[in-house]
Amino acid sequence: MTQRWSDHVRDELRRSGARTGGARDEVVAYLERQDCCLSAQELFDGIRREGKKKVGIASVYRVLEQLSELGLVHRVDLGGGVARFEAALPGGEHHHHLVCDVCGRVELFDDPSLEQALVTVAGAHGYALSQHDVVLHGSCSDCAEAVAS
Amino acid sequence: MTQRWSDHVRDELRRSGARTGGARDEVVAYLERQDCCLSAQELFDGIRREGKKKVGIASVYRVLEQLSELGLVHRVDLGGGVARFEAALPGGEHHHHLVCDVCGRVELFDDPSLEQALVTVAGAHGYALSQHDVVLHGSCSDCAEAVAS
DNA sequence: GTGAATGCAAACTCTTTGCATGACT
DNA sequence: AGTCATGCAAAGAGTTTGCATTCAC
Repeated sequence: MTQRWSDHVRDELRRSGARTGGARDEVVAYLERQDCCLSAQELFDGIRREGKKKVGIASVYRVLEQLSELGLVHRVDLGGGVARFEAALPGGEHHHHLVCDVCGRVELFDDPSLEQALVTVAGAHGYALSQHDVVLHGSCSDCAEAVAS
Repeated sequence: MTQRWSDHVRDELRRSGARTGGARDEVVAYLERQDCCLSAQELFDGIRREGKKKVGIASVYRVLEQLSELGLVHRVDLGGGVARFEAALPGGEHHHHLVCDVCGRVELFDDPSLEQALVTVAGAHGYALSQHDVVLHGSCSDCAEAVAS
């Protein structure tokens, strides 16, 4: 069963008793088109540029917080003091981030043995895991070569 | 060979051409006494309370940034928009964090199979790993029971 | 004596909140 | 109609920067 994330979001919002609104629709629509996490500012700029409706940055933050509380978006922190957000798929599929500290490039990855290790660790401590963030920092192959020269 | 972290810091700073200074000594001394990461504010308050010398919060941030650049402290982000810092031991020993989102409790863990998985992933992407952050969020055993009731 | 290190306060950035207006049910 | 959602602007919180002073070398 493949349900679009935005449909899932709409359903969950309705279930939570929220009304639909222009700003929220814009945020959800924009977020759905991304492959990777965006900052609130990037989201705001993107919507200003491409969106049909003008939204305020406060609404972007409000929507993101609301979706985050409902587990519909994930807050990701790649360092640099800016929160980033990405769609949280209903099936729980997710990925983690590999950041090149030299050029700033971000790659995604996903690794079953890593997930397994995390679940085991949480269990050993008696924690019920709700979310986990894994961020690897280093230099990507291109930048590592540049440094070596 | 067991070298105290503060001695290692002193040596590295000297090697980098830095002078010694009161504020930096206070920050290093206070940081060495902690088992887990602290925010700049906590560090500042702690030094104001227990330190021998009065330091400004700007110096705390400046020292932390300098130590961070030299790889002597790690910046850790547990969410909540506050950067936290902890001593980076010379041997590379480190731990990760398990945060209870209900009561705020933070536990430390360290798991070889997790580390192994991370190294493998980084290698597969051609990255030279310099640091990695793993933060697990969930509810601890006490809070999970409370929620179940 | 020279220049780095420091403390204070002001500036900045990211995020949240107050409030009047507008939109959904 | 009633209430929630929104936009704007102002407020907050955390962090950084400017600058005169102090301190290490």
